[in-house]
Amino acid sequence: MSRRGATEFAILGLLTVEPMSGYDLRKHFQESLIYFWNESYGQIYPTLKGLARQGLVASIKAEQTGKRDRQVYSLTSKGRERLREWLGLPPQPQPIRNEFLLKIFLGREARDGALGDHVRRLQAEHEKLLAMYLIIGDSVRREHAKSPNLKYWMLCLSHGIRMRRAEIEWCKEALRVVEGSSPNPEPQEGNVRARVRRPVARS
Amino acid sequence: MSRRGATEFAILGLLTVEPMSGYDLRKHFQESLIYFWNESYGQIYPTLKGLARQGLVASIKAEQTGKRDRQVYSLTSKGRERLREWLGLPPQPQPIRNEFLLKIFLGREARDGALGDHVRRLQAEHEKLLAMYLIIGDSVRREHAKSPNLKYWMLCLSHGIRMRRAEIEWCKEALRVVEGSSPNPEPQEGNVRARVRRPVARS
DNA sequence: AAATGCATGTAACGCGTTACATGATTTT
DNA sequence: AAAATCATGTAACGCGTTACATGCATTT
Repeated sequence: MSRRGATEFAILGLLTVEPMSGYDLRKHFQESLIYFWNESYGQIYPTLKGLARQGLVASIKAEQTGKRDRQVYSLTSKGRERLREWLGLPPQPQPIRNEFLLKIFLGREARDGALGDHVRRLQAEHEKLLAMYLIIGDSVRREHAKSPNLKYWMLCLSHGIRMRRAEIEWCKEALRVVEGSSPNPEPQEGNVRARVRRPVARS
Repeated sequence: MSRRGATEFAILGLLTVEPMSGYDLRKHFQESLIYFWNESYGQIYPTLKGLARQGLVASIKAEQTGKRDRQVYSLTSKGRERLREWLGLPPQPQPIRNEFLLKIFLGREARDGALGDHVRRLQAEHEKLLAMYLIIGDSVRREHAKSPNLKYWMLCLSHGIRMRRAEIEWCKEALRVVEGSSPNPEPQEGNVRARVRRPVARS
């Protein structure tokens, strides 16, 4: 068993929703899971073959009138069982690498204004995502109102929303700090300290 | 230029603080940057050689009485210039992969109680980290009170603190949802909706 | 005497992305 | 006629971790 074979479980997992082709899987990753997961074709197609060889998924050659044939895969009961086992294991913490924070950490070496630009760009990005999540939330709630998946999917969205909001608040703080009156001065007037020790939000 | 050669810049960056050996670099990553960056020996040593070959760092064979010789590397002005250029480029968004959220997303397939265990474990983890960051914050503020790096380093910590707090709040929400009275029921009584649409915190 | 820490490195492996190859069908 | 979309796949490459190899010095 490979130490981080999460790819195969991501695929098995998506196939619990409905039988799909590799192409469909890719779309689902890009359109729905992109906030916390993604897979490329280079991963998906070989992995599907491997899963089929192990009997965890079954492939059906779906012949379509006119169009090229699709290879549609569906989860087998063995596959579902395998997935269930994996879901019971404590999630592995993902390796953390944040290029943005690395640049902040080294901010002292940056040219004047560079950090501010980065922060503003990041904040705009997070605000765009936040707006998107809220809209997606509404449509998911409507379209899957009766789905037993709903509460879990909404939890994922809620996570995204909370993270975006926290990031936006941090961006505001960061802007105050990197564009503060002082170009590279003594520590701010209690600013940083207060920020760090008090509860984060209150809108 | 490689598309994500952030490793070399992480190393150049740490060498702005002071000249270091590969061994020292590793320790710094593990002890200070671990929240947002890490490198293994397998990356550090070869990269250092590469950087030296390009004239971006200079190696000094520090002969020590008794102990084995250390290869200490220091940043050259060319290296500092290269770093500065990189700091000016917009940070690349890191590929997002969150095994935890993947399991939540597929929660419907999980055995009863599994998700709750995961969430509680995660919350405890985040609470431990939060406490740690607060302590580290105090000591950094004291020990580097006059360093021009202080404000940038505190910003990184502040980011960590905000993320930990947001994660903890989300964990509380998640526990309510996954351990709600209903085993796999109709959507909760407005619970999820309210959560998602209101401001996140109020402690 | 054994274990731990300092210190430097290499080799093998796995995961994942990117780019490439192919080709049909549908839309503009 | 060209461009976009559907659809499946492979090959090359890069990044990063893990495990291994070595050896001295210090602590237990």
